[in-house]
Amino acid sequence: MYHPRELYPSLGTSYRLGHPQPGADTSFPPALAEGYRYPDLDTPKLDCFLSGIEAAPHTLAAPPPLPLLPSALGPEAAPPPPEALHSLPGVSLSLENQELWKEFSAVGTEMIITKAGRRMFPACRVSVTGLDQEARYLFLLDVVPVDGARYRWQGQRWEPSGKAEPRLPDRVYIHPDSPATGAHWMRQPVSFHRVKLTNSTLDPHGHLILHSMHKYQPRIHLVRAAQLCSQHWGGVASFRFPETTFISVTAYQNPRITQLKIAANPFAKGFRENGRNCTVLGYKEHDDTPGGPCDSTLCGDIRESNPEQAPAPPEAAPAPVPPCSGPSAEAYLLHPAAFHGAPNHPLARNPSFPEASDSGRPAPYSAAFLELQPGPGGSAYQAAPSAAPFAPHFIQGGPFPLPYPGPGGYLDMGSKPMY
DNA sequence: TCAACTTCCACCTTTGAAGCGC
DNA sequence: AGCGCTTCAAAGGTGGAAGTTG
Repeated sequence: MYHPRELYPSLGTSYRLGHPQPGADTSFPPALAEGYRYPDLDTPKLDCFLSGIEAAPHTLAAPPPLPLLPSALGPEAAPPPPEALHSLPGVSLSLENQELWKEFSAVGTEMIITKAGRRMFPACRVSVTGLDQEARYLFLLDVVPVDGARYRWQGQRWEPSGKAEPRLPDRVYIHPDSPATGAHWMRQPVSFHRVKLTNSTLDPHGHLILHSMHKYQPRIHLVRAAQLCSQHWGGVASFRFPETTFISVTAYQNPRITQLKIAANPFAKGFRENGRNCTVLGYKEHDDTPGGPCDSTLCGDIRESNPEQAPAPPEAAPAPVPPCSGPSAEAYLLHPAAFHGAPNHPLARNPSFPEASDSGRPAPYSAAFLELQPGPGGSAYQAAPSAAPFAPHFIQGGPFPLPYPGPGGYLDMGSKPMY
């Protein structure tokens, strides 16, 4: 897992990525904001694993000041425009299922977190424009605390009820299509529906770890790079959308949220009126249904049953949908050993399988971390000395932070939990 | 005592394999 | 043999209920 902060070395420490400026959120006492200041937040984590990386071809512009985050969940929060940290000129991101998010946000979005990991609903689904058709990009998602408070449901609303728990290890979800060309990403919306949230601090699956009863916000990062370990990073863009703020819970507190989830999530159909235990209907099922095992942006996100909500197809005829099987970043992350010739592993790296290049066909099958080399004994995976930004940190503390990172591909940033 | 958490459950969707007919 | 369709089982996602924990 990588904290996106570490993706932007040239920004130094001047940019407090993902966290409000002091005083930005007035919904909780200053004392809470103070308590939220994590000691490692201003430490340039990149230094520990970015040595040797070449400067990005684009000079990263000084980031603009971050807009203020909404002060609280609920209808009173006037959402500022999506903020973006930009060093990718012309690139813009829009939240595809914004209306659904707004419905939840108006009530106060809650996300269930479990030990085994629970998907987000609604999921983040975005469409991107302005990418270089031929260049390759990585799509990343992480979830960051919005403020320094712990929250409590008071029957009618969420209210701060103390300081936030110490920050947990930062993890980032890598979209399994990464890296892929700009044409691939722009062909249709990019969905992060397979992201899972957990409250297990020892989670072995690589899910994003959150504290219960805390307020979080997803962020989406776009990185121009040929590979996850590319030494040439051509810029980054970071986005977040105010309406995607949510409070993590182990059980729904607000019954209106329960109703919305049941109404909008097809997996909860069993709880609807005609199901075993549903009390409310009236919500139209949204086209935010989770997809199947295929994580590609090219399948699983847009339901044919509701084509009206699918974005208009680009003028150019879309390329044939690539198969979702076969080698992929996800496959690598699930079975890294297979890509490194570890013995007795069912998956062997296919020599006919091309590595990602910086041009040509989108490569949902490109294997990430190809620079990682089997370590002593063949069980550990270490980075080649020249390899790239991720690798050295990635292996910190063991063969892999996650022996078999979970579906979709997560990276463990290994930020110090404060215990 | 109680809020928060965990576990289990029934119900649902999705997917892919198997079977069948043309 | 190849193709398309249907059926079915398995996997996995869902919120609710009840039990557990601190």
